[in-house]
Amino acid sequence: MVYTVGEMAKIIGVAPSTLRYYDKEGLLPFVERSGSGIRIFGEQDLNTLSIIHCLKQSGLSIKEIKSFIDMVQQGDETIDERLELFEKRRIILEKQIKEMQNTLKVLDYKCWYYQTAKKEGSTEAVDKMPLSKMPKDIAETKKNFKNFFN
Amino acid sequence: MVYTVGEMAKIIGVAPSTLRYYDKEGLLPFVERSGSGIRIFGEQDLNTLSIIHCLKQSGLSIKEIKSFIDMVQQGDETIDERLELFEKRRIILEKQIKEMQNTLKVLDYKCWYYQTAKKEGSTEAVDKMPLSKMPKDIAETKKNFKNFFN
DNA sequence: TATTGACTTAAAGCACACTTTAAGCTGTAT
DNA sequence: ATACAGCTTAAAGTGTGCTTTAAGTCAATA
Repeated sequence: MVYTVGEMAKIIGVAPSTLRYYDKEGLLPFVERSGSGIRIFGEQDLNTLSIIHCLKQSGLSIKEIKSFIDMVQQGDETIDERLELFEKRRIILEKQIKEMQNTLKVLDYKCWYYQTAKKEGSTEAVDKMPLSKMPKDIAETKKNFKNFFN
Repeated sequence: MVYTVGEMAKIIGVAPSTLRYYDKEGLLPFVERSGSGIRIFGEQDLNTLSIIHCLKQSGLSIKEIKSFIDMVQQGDETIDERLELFEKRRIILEKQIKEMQNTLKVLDYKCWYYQTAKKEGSTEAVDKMPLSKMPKDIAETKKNFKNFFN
């Protein structure tokens, strides 16, 4: 099964212009062309594109992804460099996940706050509520993030 | 304890120009001014700034944060709207965290891949390795993401 | 064969989140 | 009093990641 740029774009849920842009930036050296110059994506390109997605997801810029692809094409002499790249990324991503989990706790608090404000009819009522009357984990979050807008 | 823009910027780890930009965009209506027009940040502004950080972290744009701050200033009539905002964000953030955890697994795989390639001296050796010789969770990831660059 | 919709490119445009610049003011230290 | 670091503003500039435009080509259908 082969696909044109528009078909592939639809499959992976991006705009065709995005794939053309990636190609222009050197991210798709594996994409073949028909005699008349039309891009031809194969089945296995789906996997490759999902790795590109993954690298983007993990915080790499287009340029960094390009340099990774260049390294792959240079072969085994770049193994150390690639290892270093991924180890650094892993650490960064782990930190980001932890930060987002913290953020999620704050959002949980906010949701509870406004649900309660809705029931009570005002934010003031919630502001006056003693910690002892709040759910345990909500009270925990509030202790860390107090005094902000609402 | 009060701080100037430069001091506060240093404390929270951003450039002073960033705080001025936020102020210009209406994100800091709480910041006071000295008689001569110099911004004066108070101790409690630290909390407020950390919530702004949190909202950014959770994916809100500057404009969305601004509109939230406007809602807060409008008072209790916007409780429902604010609740809806946070509930939507919560769902989006949860999905993002899950996606990042998946990405982390792929990075774990990548790290293992290049550590092994380094030991073996080539990526080829790793590519030829049967799933049965890989750590269990690595093999699991490989099954989902196969055939990509390396 | 003509039309139509999707393909091609280079180049310009856009949105976002800052950052930098320029010109001027403030406040402390010597 | 003067120097100087840090504050102020409006406005212009930057980098990233696309998207849009314009002008043209390709390929399948009526």
